[in-house]
Amino acid sequence: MADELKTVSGEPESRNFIHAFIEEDIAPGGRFGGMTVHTRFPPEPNGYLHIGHCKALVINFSTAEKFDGLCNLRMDDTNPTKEDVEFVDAIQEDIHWLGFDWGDRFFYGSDYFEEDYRQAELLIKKGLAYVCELTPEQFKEYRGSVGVPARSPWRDRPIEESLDLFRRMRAGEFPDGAMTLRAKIDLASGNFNMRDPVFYRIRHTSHHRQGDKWCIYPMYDFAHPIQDALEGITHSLCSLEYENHRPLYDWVVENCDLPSKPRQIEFARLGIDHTVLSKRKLRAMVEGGQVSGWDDPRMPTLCGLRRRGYTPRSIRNFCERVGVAKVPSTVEYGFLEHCLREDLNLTAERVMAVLRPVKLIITNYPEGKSETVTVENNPTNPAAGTRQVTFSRELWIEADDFLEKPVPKYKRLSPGGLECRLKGAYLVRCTGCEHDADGNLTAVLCEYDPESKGGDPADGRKVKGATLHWVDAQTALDAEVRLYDNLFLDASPDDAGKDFMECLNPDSLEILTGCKVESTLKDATAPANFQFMRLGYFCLDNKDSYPGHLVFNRSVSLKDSYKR
RNA sequence: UGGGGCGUAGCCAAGUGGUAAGGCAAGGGACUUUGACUCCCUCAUCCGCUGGUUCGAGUCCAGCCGUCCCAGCCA
Repeated sequence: MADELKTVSGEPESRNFIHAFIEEDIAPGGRFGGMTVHTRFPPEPNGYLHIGHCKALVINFSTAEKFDGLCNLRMDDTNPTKEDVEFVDAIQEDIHWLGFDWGDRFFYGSDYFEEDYRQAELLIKKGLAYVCELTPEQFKEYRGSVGVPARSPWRDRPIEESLDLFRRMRAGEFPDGAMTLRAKIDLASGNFNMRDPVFYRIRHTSHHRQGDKWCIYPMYDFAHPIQDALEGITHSLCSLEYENHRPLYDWVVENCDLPSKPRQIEFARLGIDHTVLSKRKLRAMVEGGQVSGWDDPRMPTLCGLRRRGYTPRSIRNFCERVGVAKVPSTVEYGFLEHCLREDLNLTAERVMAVLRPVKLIITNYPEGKSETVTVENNPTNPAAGTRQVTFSRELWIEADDFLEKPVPKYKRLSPGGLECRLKGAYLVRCTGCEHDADGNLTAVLCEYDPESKGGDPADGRKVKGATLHWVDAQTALDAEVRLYDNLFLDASPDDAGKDFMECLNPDSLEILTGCKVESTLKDATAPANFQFMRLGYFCLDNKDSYPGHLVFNRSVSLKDSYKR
């Protein structure tokens, strides 16, 4: 996998600050001297993975790989009220799609509940945890503030009493919210996470995996370090918002009876401009019907991007190239697009398509005649082979490729203008055009050079005009093309307090009918239905198979540098 | 006003005391059977600010400024 993960651009692989820490740790005499590096990716199964999660995914998997270590996949399912099996399956599918594999190291945080419970009793016995009977409201009130320490009247209750109550909590004797198990740490800490954090809460809720076996559930701060330690994780790589939790993570590692002492290292999470990367908000759009589902092609979810035409490789490259640092960053959306183009340019097979068709009539081409021409599937990769495309007197070309009154430097068709090449076919010169009664353009007229089949003139003259793509009017497939764009126009990655629904981009889905596509398009059935990204690439909209990508010649590309 | 981070170009990002890598974007040019791709060139006298240490500071020290995270029985 290492080679696959190399960037297409061949950028030198950069060493980041996490690598530096790890090298230090595994060096002889280091914290994990001589040990195998072991990381983990711990999604909570309460939604689909999006491009933001990818960074953590790539960091954990590729870091392990870099050090010839291992990376586990673990469902962090300690909160039964939010999680569902639907997400467990989807997450695994998406990770596999990206090309990562966890081997046989797939775990559930909930599988450690029994061990979590044992550790909790141990803490109680050590006098390091107690059962607190503050109600949620009181808890908040007693929380303290910046200069005021928190307090709990139950803090000094006898160990035996806490132990008894905790056992009865497990036995289901108390209702939700009646009491919690709290660690006894420091009620006056400036770090609120250390003000006697809750380790267990009562939830009489069925767990997606454990069923009704439990009615008390461990909190993340308690469960996570234990999970890491039990799995032999050496480096628990997570995002910056957990930095404030590290002292607590270390406290648990230090005070529980664990086989190892994993180290947590934090990095900045990924932000992309004009993109909402919040599971909560994406879920709200799915549930609110603003999108067709988690895999709506306008969504920044992995399955959405997949339908949008993104390749696994492009996404992985993106994540690796944005780098790993502690600076909260917002990457430009254009960078993601660049990574996609880079990959597709090398791998996607081209096909010609016309989104806004206008008829081109070759007046000196015999009526009724038809022939085939050969076109390469991918100019950057001869191995992709060629295809046969039919050619006849009437073709469809892009409306943009003709201007009755050309502007300076216009290189395409215009009456009396430059000689142009129909890709793979013939050279043509525009001789005029036809209009209907209302003055609307109905057809562009041209004459071809019969001695230029394949696109090269017999006399070797230089072709000054552009090379145009086209489809044969007789054999063209009608297509409905869906232009998908980013769902958010003005959304920032951190738009808390802003109504993100206001940011929905009304132009993010445009449906073009009457488009024309080559009949040689693989797997196409007429009328074909396409997804099209504003990058010049499109793919068949087939939810079942997500087929390969096709790039057609001269696109409605963001990079189109032609200016009027 | 408590605690914890972070400040290098429009956006990412290397740099760990010796005179500012690389990528994206942008501009210019060459090439081209996609105005794509590719290829060249340009793009920080300067590293949040101010002092200090030093022969020498983006790198060390002090102060200041800015910004992000934290008071869920969420993760």
